[in-house]
Amino acid sequence: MMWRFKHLSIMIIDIKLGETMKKTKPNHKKEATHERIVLAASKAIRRNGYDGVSVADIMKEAGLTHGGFYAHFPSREAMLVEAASKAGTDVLAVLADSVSSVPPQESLTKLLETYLSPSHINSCETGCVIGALGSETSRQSDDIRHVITQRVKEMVDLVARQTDDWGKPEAHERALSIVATMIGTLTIARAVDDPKLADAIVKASLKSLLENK
Amino acid sequence: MMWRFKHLSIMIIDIKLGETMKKTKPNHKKEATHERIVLAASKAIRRNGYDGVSVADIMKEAGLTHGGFYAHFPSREAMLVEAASKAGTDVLAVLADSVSSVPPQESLTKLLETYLSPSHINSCETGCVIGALGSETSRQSDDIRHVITQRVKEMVDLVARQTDDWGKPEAHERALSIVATMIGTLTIARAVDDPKLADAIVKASLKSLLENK
DNA sequence: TAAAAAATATTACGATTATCATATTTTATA
DNA sequence: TATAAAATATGATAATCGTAATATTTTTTA
Repeated sequence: MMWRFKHLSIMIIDIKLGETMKKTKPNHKKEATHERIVLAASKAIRRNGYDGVSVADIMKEAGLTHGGFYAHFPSREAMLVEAASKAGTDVLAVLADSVSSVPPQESLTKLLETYLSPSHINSCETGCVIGALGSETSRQSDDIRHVITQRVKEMVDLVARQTDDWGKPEAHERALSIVATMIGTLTIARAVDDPKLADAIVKASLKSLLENK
Repeated sequence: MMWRFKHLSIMIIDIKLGETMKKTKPNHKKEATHERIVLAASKAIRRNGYDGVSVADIMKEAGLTHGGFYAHFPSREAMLVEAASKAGTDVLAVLADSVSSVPPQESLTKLLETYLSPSHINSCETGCVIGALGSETSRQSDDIRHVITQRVKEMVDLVARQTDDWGKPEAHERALSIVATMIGTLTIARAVDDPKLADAIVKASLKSLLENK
């Protein structure tokens, strides 16, 4: 019994080493395809919601047919987790990039104006994943909620770093409420059918956020 | 032109009176059933999303079988509009009621604490419809977006009425950003899987909202 | 209580979807 | 270039869902 377990264990190690080594040379195409699918999915879920896209839709958007999907992911659900995670990462990169182009004392203003710009409000599929999927996330799997939670924390940190008293506990607390206002404003501005109301909410939130330091 | 408008006005009154009178005698049961279905749907969509409930689910929740549905609504979509509208109305009534029980100078605090209470955060299906369905609403039909827009406006008015300078334009502007923060905070608090983070966001938003008058 | 009308239930259809087995094509190795 | 292996495509299955036609039950009227 013992011996058979040991033997099995050695076999598994062999297989794993074999796979790891192979990755350096070939497998190149499969990885690229995998990422293409995740990218397509990260846009699709922000445009249509977690429930609003079929496996076939996403594969078509990635230029593939639906059947090959399960060579890349164990399930639709596993792909959604990767897509949500990537969507969050990409948006944080855009925001971090925008603040890096201005002097430190203007960086919070720049960040808020970028986030609440008409361009961001109107481009759901490449925008903030929490703004696009916020209310749906509470009903998703533990895995999805977990990756979204990570991105929320990263976003709060990014905002805190742009405040005057960065490092103090107040900065973090302040950043939490700023992020809440940013996401709420984006969500409402997209939801309502009255452009004047949408505009008024954006302007009011921007003013309030910039007034209170 | 004038006359035709007056005439039209009278006709509408007539029709309304006729309907109102009929209500007292027959049609009683059907209307009650209709409302029971709408109530079930208003809870179901807040719990599972616009796309997360089938006609059969809702009918079962209302104690009926799915086939009779089309005797009450021309389509699933038409029912969603009624459900979203009712959900918004009901929540506004709860909030208006909560502020009516305290003296005017405490009413904004009371409203915010009610909205951001653990009890509201944990009871999605009876809570704020925009908090529950905010990000999904931008992808819904014009009719749904329109009723949600009405409710947003009503909520902004309700908040504005609790501020010190109610009546001045600043009050309305201030109310817009308060509502954005309220909804963003609720959305994030429900989405994340880390109770400490959820709690920290709620506390930070409450503090910020109450500090700035 | 019998007939008419209204409300609800049963059953079915066509469309969509996640998943998977198998076939074909493309790429890598010898 | 021929063969092995990897990547992708084709086609099928079972489940779910909105809708609707028809049947049954309940309520109202005479």
